[in-house]
Order: sequence, then structure tokens, then C-alpha cells
Amino acid sequence: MTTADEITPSRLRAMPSWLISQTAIHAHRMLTDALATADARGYDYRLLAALQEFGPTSQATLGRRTAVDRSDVVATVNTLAGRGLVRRSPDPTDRRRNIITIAPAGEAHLARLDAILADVQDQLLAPLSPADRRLLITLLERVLAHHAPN
Amino acid sequence: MTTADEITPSRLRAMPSWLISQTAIHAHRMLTDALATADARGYDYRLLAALQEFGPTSQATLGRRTAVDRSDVVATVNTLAGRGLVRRSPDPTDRRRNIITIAPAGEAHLARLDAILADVQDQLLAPLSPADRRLLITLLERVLAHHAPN
DNA sequence: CGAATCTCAGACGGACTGAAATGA
DNA sequence: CTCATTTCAGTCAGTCTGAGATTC
Repeated sequence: MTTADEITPSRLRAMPSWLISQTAIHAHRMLTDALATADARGYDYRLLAALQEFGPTSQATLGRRTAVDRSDVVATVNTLAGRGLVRRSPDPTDRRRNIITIAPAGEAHLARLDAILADVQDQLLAPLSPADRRLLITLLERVLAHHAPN
Repeated sequence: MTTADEITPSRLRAMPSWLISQTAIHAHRMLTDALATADARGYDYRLLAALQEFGPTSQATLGRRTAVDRSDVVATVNTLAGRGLVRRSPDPTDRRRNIITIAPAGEAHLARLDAILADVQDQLLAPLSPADRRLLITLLERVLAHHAPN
């Protein structure tokens, strides 16, 4: 009250994991809100992007590529298929699998989401120059490569 | 299977919000696991750090400073007080408030958590040189300052 | 046989809201 | 009266585990 309540402890401020987590919270909020304006969720975008880039894929592979849990892939594909954005068909060569294919309406939807998300990235990195943005991306890629063998 | 399942779509790979979120997930896991070895949670550390840096504080202020929800502050202070790490006492000048004070045992606990978390930061940023670590921190601070008026 | 896939049901912690009680 | 604080109750979305049925 007399002193400012909102000062973050210096121990936290100085901690890289704190900075990363707080930034991720803001990014997630911006991304979720922006996607909501197009009736989409984060999972929708991830699955559609993977399907367009790699072509028809089984649900299990889809989940591995996008870091979406197998249960959530099921639920997301259900809603996407219900809206005509993807098709689900049995794999003739392996009857355990469903092959998911992106539909034309899904590609159009994905294009709209791409534009929305490009905007979010721009807002998120607004205070950084183009060179600093590249720098941040490179540093994060190096950290991530060390922890996630991709 | 013939092709690698774990390739992340390039659209995601190139997205700063994706890099930040994935890095935050790894950091959160490392931090949670490391704190668990000392019977602690993330909230415990945040509250103890704020109490030691700023001295005795009301619960509401504590929550504002550490970005912990008021409800979660109540629950966390309950467990910390139960373990003798903090004391809860009424504020004589404002009887709505509880003043939370860190106890000697709490300071000792905090010191142990500090060592654990320093280790986590080091593992997290392992692939970066000291100069690159400073760079990453500065860039994140600038992004964060723009979105969180602190 | 062991291993992978799809699916459902539910657990689980984190973030949050509403409302009541108290008192400035 | 309005506002802040503490507390409890409960919601809510996101993440993940277990188990079962099926197929390789």
C-alpha cells in the first residue's frame, strides 16, 4: 500500500525459468484469445499444421509431432472432423490406425489461423528489433534442442 | 515409422510463442521435480522468497508480488505455517489482515531451495555460454517489461 | 507372445471466480 | 456506503494415466 505491492522479488526476477514461464503465460493468453476469435484452439492449429506439412497421418504420429497427448488428439480430431476440416478414414494396411487427412475447408481455416498467429508473434516481440528477435529465437532453439532431442 | 514421427512442423518450430512455451514446459518440469526432492512446491519458494526480501507482509500483498492467486496464497500459507516455516499473526493496525513472517526454519528451507533452483537454472541454460545466458535474460526481460507493467 | 493404436473415463494440479464475513 | 482482506467453495481448461479392445 504505502510501498508498491507489485514488486517481484529479485530472486525471481533474476531467474531464467521465471522469465521464461512468465513470458509463456503472456504468450499463451494472447494466442488463446486470438484463436478464439476464429473459433479455434491451440490444438486445432497444431494438428492442422502437421497435417498440411506432412500429409495424411495416423493419430498417434500426429500427437507425437505436435506434443499433443493421445487422448487430446482423439477429442480434437472429433471436433475437427465434425466441422469438416479433416477426414478420418481407416488405414487399409494397418487396421489399428485411423488416417487423418486435411480437407480443403481445413486448409482455408489453417490459412486464416496463420495470419492470426503471425499477428500474435508480432505483438509478443513488439519491443525487440528484427535482429533481436532472430537472436532470441536462436537462443531458445539452442536451449530447446538440448532438452528435446528433435 | 519409416519416416520419423517426432519431427515438429516447421510452422510451429518457427513460432516464437511455440519456442517459449516448449521451453517453459521443460523448465517447469525440471523445477517441479527438483523442488519435490526437498518436499517443496513452486508456490512455497515464491512466498518464502518474497517474505525474506521484503519482510513481514499481508497475504494479499504476498499474492500480488509473486503472481499467486489469493486462494492459493491461503492454501500455501496453511501448509507453510503447519510446518513451522512461517508464522501467521494478526495485524494490530488493520485487523482484516494477517501478517506473515518467515521463521528461522523457513530461512533455512529457503536457502536449501535456492541451491536447488540455482542448479536447475544451470541445467536449463547448459548449452549457452555465460554471455549468451545474459543475452537471453535481457531479451526476455525486455519482452516481459512490455507486457507486464512492473 | 510383446508392442502399438485408438478410445473412454477419470485423476490431477494450476489458475481462477463468487460469495460471505470482517473491518478500514 | 464503498472498498480491501481473508477464507471457503467450486469451476474450468489443460495435461496426463489407466484400462480395455483391437491389431500387428
